Parts: sequence; structure tokens; C-alpha cells
Amino acid sequence: MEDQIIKILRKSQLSVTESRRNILEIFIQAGSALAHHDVEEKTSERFDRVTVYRTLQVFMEKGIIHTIPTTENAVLYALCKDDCEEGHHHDNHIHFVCEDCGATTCMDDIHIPEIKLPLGYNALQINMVVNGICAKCKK
Amino acid sequence: MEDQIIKILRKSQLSVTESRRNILEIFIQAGSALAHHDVEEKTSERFDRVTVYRTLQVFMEKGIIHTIPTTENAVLYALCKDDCEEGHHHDNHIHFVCEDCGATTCMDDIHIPEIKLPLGYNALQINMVVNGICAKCKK
DNA sequence: TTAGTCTTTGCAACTTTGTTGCAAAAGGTT
DNA sequence: AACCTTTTGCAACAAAGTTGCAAAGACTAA
Repeated sequence: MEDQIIKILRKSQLSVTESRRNILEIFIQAGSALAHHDVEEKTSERFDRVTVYRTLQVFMEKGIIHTIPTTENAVLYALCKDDCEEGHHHDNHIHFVCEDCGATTCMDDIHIPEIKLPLGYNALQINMVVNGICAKCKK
Repeated sequence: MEDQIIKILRKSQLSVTESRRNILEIFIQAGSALAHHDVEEKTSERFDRVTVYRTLQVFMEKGIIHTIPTTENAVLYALCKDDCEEGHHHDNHIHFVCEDCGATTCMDDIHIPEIKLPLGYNALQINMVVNGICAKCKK
């Protein structure tokens, strides 16, 4: 686990620091998307708010995490898959937000279907967020 | 125009006040989605920030406007079509964000395609936001 | 291992964004 | 016009996000 974290940071040409290790670990363990607020709460040591902001920013730039837009007016961050690289994020999967447990997960297997845009319009990135009830909560 | 505005407010059982007329007019004229900030800037008279917040909130509740989630960490508001009613918003169209001019528009004609979710998952609402270059900016 | 350099962190101070309670003003009704 | 109800603006907060700068930490090479 520790190896994996260092590997990811090194690959992105980032120096390995306490906060980066810690925050990256949180994402790997979480499995679902996290808000800035969640990250701050889950850090074992207390890092400065500013540090969390800057770390998330760097992770974004390096393509380690990506943002998920939500209707709830909160930005969520989630780990990118391996094929994401600096500058270009391959975000063609669906995000699912459970309205019961609140967990937001990336459904990496389900791809976003093609859509026809009006003439002249050019799509660069497509985001699809599905709100509903997840399998765990549907009982 | 003035008639149209009063009609919409009356239909939603809202009293017709300066700020509501003014803000609703801004949305009708804008044609595209607006951030809270934009609304504040465009009001001809200066209304209190709080009034703008509350007005947008009321418009949301009455189904006059709806929100659009964006990756940019900003919530946008846009006029709903006629078939949206209090409590239930028919948001099955695509939103397009132009990365050049920044305009966000509702593509009412393009419906969100069906997708197959894993077993146990239940979709209640689907949001689809396309980022790219719009017809005006593609030159 | 240590010395030196460059990067990252934490602090302080600040701006922006969003919320709440309450008195004054404006809207709707008779 | 007089009444009652709703809406507005103000003040005072709380939360979220940003910036500059000195101190601490990470990497490099000898």
C-alpha cells in the first residue's frame, strides 16, 4: 500500500511528503468520491486547510484525481484510473450518487453513450452523474 | 415581456415584487445559465445579496429555474421549460458548457440516452453536462 | 552523512460565498 | 385607505477558498 502510494507520487514527479501520502491514502481507502471537507476530517494528523487545498489542486493538475459535479452544489474528488495523465483526463465513465447513503462512486465499467450535438458544436468532455439508490441501500 | 414575467410569477403563486420581476427578466434575456454572481451583477437596481439568494431559492422551489452542476465548482441556474412544476423537475436534457465563451445552455431537444446500471442500482435523476466548443465560437 | 537548494507547509490575514434573525418596507386584499 | 401578510435590507455570522511569506522538510550530489 505504502509502495503503491509512493509509486503514484513518483510517477507524477511529485516529492513524497507527509500530507501527500496521507491524503492519497485516504482516497485509496475511501473507494468513493470525497469532498474537500471529508478529506480534512479523515486526515490522521491535522494538516492546515490550506495544505489540503493545495494538495488537492496538485493532484488535479497531475491527473491523480478528478472532480465530479453534483447537483448538491458540492465538488467531489475521486481517484483517476491509471490511464489518466497530466493535462488530459479520460472521464468517460458514469458517476453514481446514492441519495440514501450519500456515497458517490465511479462506475468505471459503464461508458457514456454517444450523443449527437447540433451542427457546429464540438464535445471535448462529457460528464454524466446519476442520482438514485445504490445496491447496498436498496433493501 | 412584462406580461410574461407576471404570468410566470402568478402561476407559481408568488407575489410580484421588484426583485422577482428583475431577476426573472435577467434569466429570460440571458438565454443561457447564470451563476449567482452573474445575477447579482446584472440586476439593474442593486438588490441585497441576501435577496438574490432567497429569490433564486424560491424560484428553485417553485420550479421556475433549475440548477446545473459543473466541474468548475460553480452552480449555475437556468430557466425551466413550461412542463416543470413545483417539486418535480423534468431535467432530462443535456447541458452544454462552451469552454471558449463560457456560456452554458440547455439543449432542450437532445434527450439523455438510456443507460444500463448494475443490478440493484436504481436511477432517479440523470444529469449530463457536455463541455466543448459551441457553434458561435467554432470559427 | 552532510551541506545546499528547491519545494512544501503552516500561519495570518483576507476575500468570497452562503446563512439567520429581525425590524422596516412593500405587496395583496377588502 | 386600512389592514394583514410577505418580502426586503441590514447586521452579524459561519463557512469556503485564496495569497504572501518565513520556517520546515524533501531531494541532490559530493
